[in-house]
Amino acid sequence: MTQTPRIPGRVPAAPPTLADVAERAGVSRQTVSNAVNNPELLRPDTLERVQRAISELGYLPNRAARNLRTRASHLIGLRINPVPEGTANATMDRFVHSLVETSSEAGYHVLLFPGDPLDPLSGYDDLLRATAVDAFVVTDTYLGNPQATWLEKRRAPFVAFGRPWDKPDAAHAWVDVDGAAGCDLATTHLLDKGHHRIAWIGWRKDSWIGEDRRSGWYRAMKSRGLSTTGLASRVEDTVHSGRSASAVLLDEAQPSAFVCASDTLAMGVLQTLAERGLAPGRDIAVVGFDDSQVAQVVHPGLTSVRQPLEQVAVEVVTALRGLLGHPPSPPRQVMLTPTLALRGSS
Amino acid sequence: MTQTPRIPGRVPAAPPTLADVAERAGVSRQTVSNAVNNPELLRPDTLERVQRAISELGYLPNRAARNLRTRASHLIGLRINPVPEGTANATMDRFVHSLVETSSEAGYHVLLFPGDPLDPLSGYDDLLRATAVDAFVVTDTYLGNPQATWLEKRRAPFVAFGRPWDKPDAAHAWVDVDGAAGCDLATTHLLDKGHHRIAWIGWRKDSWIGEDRRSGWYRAMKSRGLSTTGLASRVEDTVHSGRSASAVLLDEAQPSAFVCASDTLAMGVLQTLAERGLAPGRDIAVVGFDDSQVAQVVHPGLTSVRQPLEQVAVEVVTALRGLLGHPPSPPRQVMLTPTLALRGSS
DNA sequence: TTGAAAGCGCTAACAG
DNA sequence: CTGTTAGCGCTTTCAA
Repeated sequence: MTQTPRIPGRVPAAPPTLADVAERAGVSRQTVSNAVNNPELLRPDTLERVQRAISELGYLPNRAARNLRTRASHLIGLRINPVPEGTANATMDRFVHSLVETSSEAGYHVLLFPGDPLDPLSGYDDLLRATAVDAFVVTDTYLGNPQATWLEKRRAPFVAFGRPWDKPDAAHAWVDVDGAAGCDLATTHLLDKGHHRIAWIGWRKDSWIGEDRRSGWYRAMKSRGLSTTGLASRVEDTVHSGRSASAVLLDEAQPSAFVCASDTLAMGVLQTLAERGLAPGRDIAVVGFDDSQVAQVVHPGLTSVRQPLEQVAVEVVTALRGLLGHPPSPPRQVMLTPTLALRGSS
Repeated sequence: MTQTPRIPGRVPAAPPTLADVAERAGVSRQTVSNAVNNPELLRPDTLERVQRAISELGYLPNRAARNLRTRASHLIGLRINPVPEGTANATMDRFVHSLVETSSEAGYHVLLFPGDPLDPLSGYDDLLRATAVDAFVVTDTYLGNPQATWLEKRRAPFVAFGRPWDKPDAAHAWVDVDGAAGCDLATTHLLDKGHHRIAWIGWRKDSWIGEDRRSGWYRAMKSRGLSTTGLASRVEDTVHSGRSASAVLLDEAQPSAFVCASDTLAMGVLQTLAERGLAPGRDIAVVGFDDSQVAQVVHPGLTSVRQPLEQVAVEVVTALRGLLGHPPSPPRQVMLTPTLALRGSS
């Protein structure tokens, strides 16, 4: 096959190859490859000549060819699941932004793939067998994580965002945010404001994350010797549930403040307050979890526990580099602490 | 190099190749390739034999090798930009979900890459020159779209989500949502409810999208012979701007309803109402734009214009398949109509 | 320090 | 209908 001639002033149909650069620089293809991957091997003047040819031609190594040869795609697979309508939660989307940003600095791109919500494993296998990605970032660990077990068995490199709830001593790499610490922070904040009867609205008992967050509220209350009896409620993660749970709690336990496992639930609390003519922050304090857009724009602002997702992304990428390095470093397990975004509701 | 033996019951370190399948099925490599890509060329019994070998081995063609050979990556590049804090807007994130879902049905994966917010072109060039993606989906067309012009010049296949505002007769493929129709819908809804003085809070005049949406409000008002004098305001897209703009309008023009260019602005209106003890939906009606999570969970629910992003994704992928087809079909230009999500605020 | 040869896994073109 | 041959663009030995 003859090479398409490069007509000056016209964008070539096919991008330049190593051979094009080599010809222009008057060296062999391997020398160009070295100039790109091991520049220190070249004599300064040769390097200079090759680099000029590279930039004149606008050469960039063909990804497919490089991938084939190096058996690496520099792609990180991330499965994204549908976001339920009617909730405030957008943690994953925020995380995706951070991950794309951070991994790009490490030379990786993020490949998104959809998964069947009913099958936590779906999607991974094909990508793995086709060697389409170098590693995965696993996020949906809310119900144990079969993915981790499965990927480990397949010897596929991966980092989980979310600790292995079902087996705390699992050896794989993970990064998580300490939800208990976050709720402790939120509760302590309210205690310091003078509240004594602080109610908890969380998720159902089968949610590890929910129980973890709840434990933060519980321990903060206990550390001040306060009773929690009758002050806790476990419901579905919907605005409606938050609304009715808070109504019941208000009637039966007279709390002066609420800590919620999510902003979605907290929005339900705000609804109850609105219905009863109570002012959030003045009459009753409310704290949510996730620092969603909703928390940021609702009146008068919803105080909320904020996960340091940018930091999570950094740790995830660091762990990934470790796993993918030569030699691979041992799996990192990192726990980060959230902060509290203070707003009008407290 | 010797092939790693496949020990039964143990996951092989390297995925099986075409050669492995061929050996097992007792055919040549090419026949296996045909079985995968042109099954109709094989005799039924051979096909059966090959397919059994494929599934026994769990074979899937190596992506890099296939990409190299076919000069296609089956990857679609999508640049994602940072989401400003403190706004309600998450249209792009919702779109990403739909795009991933839809393009996967068409055999494509979505590759995310970050861009320098100050340079609308950054990120595209490298991916293109490295032939890392087959096509782009361009989204941030809010200020004209230099990307489109640039990509066209490079002969890079792409579909824009967002019409070419700066040159309406541009020939490239695009899909957009009719913002004017959306605001017309919203305004007409309010008119039908008996409102006559309907105010507009939109973006500054240099936003094409903003002016388009505004025109929908304007034409709906005019179609009923109503005056719009003093009823419109153009501000920044922040909650605070929406709050102050609505306060001024309320004082000076006594509207009974607001149509806003975004949910962010609408949240500002809700704040003003809350401050003045006015009930949204009962005293003053409010309609936002984008049907954000905020609109869904805020009390008493914010009526909002909803972009059919799932449909946008379908059209985008259809356009993409057209561009990438053999032969390529002419660029599609599709305009979709939004709907109105009715809630308590109206 | 530079160049020649080999081959990653696949598919397009052709021969049998 | 099946097999043989060649080569996509790159990097990795190894020799000069």
